[in-house]
Amino acid sequence: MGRLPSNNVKNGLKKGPWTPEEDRVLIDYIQRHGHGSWRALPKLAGLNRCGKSCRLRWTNYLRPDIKRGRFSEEEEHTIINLHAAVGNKWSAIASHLPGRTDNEIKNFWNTHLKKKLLQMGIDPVTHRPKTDLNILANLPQLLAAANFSNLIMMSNFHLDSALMLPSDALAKIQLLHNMIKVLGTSTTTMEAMNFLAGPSFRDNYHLQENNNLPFGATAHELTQLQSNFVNIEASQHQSELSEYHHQPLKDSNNNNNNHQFPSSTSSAANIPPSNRPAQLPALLPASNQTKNNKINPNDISNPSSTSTTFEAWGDLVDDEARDSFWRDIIE
DNA sequence: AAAGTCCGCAACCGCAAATGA
DNA sequence: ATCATTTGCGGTTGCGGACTT
Repeated sequence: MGRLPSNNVKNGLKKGPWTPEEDRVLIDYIQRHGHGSWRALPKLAGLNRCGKSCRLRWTNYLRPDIKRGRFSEEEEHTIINLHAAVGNKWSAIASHLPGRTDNEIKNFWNTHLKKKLLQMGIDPVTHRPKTDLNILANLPQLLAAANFSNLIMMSNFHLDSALMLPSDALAKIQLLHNMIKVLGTSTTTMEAMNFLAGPSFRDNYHLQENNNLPFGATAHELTQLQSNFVNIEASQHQSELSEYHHQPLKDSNNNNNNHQFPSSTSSAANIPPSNRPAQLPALLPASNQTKNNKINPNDISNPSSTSTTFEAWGDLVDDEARDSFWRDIIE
């Protein structure tokens, strides 16, 4: 199984890595004559390869419209959403990413995205939160942390940038949030706020003004978060009402949503809110997880912050109806 | 510096679907 | 309608470079 050693020759046909010369011959031939029958091509072009090998080399590597280089965040989001909707249909996914091949997407999924989702506590197969029973041992502390992460989520901050979170703490909170969802713990935002405002949380962490919280936040920041929360929630409420009445939100940045589906974007506005795809979360590139920058807690204008990592993922995994949206796009 | 390990990617294989005779 | 051939797809593997010990 798999690729045979380079320069292997079977039935007189060469296998293994292509040489620049072979590439040149293949490109020349296709540019002149088109590929026609792949089976006949190698003989006509003078290549000692099977047709299948030529087709693969052309479609995955030599085609002039192939986009090389790293996947953008938009592309990542698209892949994840489409994968959630259709599974390992790499060619279907590739058809929505111009210049990307199914093979490239498959590789990218297997080497990057799968791991990324796992790190976030999301099952890459089902796209649902994974449960890790080991974590239940520390449930009390975790619940406290959950309240804290909930607060941040509801406060429209990017978790990774709102506070100086060490990457492992962030990963734990992410996992925790997913777990809370699975367990069905219904901690409302206000409950979280009350919890944070109450003595138990602060006592629990021996919190003094300006002492660091376990997550790197200070009591002062916490207080700020609390005071901002009411305004934020009020503005959210207003946004929801606005959306309910199908009025475009004033925030022009809302258009800056990172998904591009030529066939569907034009009609997206006509899709009822409940059937729209979840706004995609930032996937917290590892390089960003340890970033030392804090954002201004008063700044809620950042469009991407309208849906935080967990909230968006939660929406994404909770609402199966949304899968149909992506499926529709593909089909 | 050398050896061992890890990781990403190109390319292979087998099977299924599509197409043509 | 059936069979043979071709094409396309998804899963898997080996190579080689990067990284670690």
